[in-house]
Amino acid sequence: MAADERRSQILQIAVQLFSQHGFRGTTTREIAAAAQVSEAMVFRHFATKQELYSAIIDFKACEGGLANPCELLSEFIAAGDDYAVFYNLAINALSHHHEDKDFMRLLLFSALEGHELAELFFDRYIVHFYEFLGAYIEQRQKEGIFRQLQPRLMVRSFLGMVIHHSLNNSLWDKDRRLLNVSNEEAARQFTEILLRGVKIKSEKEEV
Amino acid sequence: MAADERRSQILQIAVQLFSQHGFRGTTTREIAAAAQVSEAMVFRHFATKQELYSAIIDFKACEGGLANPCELLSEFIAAGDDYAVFYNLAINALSHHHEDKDFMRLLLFSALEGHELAELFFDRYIVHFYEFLGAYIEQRQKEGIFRQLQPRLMVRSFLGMVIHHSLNNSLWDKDRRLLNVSNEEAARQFTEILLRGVKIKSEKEEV
DNA sequence: GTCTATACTAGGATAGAC
DNA sequence: GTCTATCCTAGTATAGAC
Repeated sequence: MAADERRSQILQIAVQLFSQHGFRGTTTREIAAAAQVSEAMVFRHFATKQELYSAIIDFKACEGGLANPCELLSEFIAAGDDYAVFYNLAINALSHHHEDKDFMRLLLFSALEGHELAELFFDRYIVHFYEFLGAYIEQRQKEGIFRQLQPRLMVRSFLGMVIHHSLNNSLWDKDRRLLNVSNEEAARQFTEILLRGVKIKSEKEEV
Repeated sequence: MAADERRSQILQIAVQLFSQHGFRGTTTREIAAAAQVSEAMVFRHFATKQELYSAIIDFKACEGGLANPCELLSEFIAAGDDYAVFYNLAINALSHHHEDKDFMRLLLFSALEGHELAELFFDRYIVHFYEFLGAYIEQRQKEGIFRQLQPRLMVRSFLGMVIHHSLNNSLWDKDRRLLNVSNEEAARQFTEILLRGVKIKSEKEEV
């Protein structure tokens, strides 16, 4: 197998294992076995276990994609369609998390274990997104559509509903028994609650 | 030192370390060192590392308390004061999490690592609480106060705002820089958004 | 590129003296 | 109740042959 090919194969295996067991909980032996190569091979491509872990950052957070939600939303923002903005944000996050549970686990482990992946993600995505959506909310406040609550706290409220729901879903299998709803239903309800909660005019006629 | 005393001393140290580094990430050597005893002492009180970890369940989830929020809330529920119900739930959770970050980390690690602590917590607290608050919401729906959304999804929405906020606060130091609000302010805003979002009558006059 | 063999440290656990 | 010394396996990492 070509070097590049092998490298990325090992990387992908590593993503899975690290996301299952964390950094400390994953051994280079396991990684090698899962990739069906010798440990020596692993260390040929990545000098240390730590370096392998760091390589995941580039793989997952950069190339592998993590589509920027801002782009998705700007269309609806331009149209001034608040419902579409939040609904699509929610549905997008929920389905993305659902398809790629690995990444959420990886990120959580990395935040708990204090690795740089978490820091990087925070700086590069979270901060940026709060600024982006916060600016939109401020705009809507100036236009007299949204009430005068703290914009970033609104962002947090909404992301809280969405992400906490995803998190529960992926951390506990049982969660679907406690709360069996489709992503669409959840996204709809989260959006309704938020918009009714923050809009000045109640819009019973629209809903 | 008496056996019981030493046992609980080791236990407390262990809670701290496990919450910092997880099960795999914490060594019995470290625990012994932190407790200023030999490793042999640790294994005298707890046959295996796993047993020590399990003992934490009883210590934290049972004796150590984790006050049942249902009791706190029933007073406000009886009074029919929706605002007080949700505000106090939020402020209580936020301050509790703030004081005992260890437990949240412990729980998260344990959910990620698949230990029984997480299962137990889910069965004993989460399910129970969803039933409790869900029943209250259904009651308010029958009384014509709350709109007909799925009760448990309302519980999730609110807990999502609160817990996600706590989580961000304890996972990232930087989070306070992104969103610098007091617990009171956060609790107030979360409650306002939820209640405006789910109540049938808008209550601009009350707020 | 890939393996086998191996070095060496860390980590869980125990024996036995005091 | 507590320690020191020790066992043994698991884990990271490397050397060197093919």
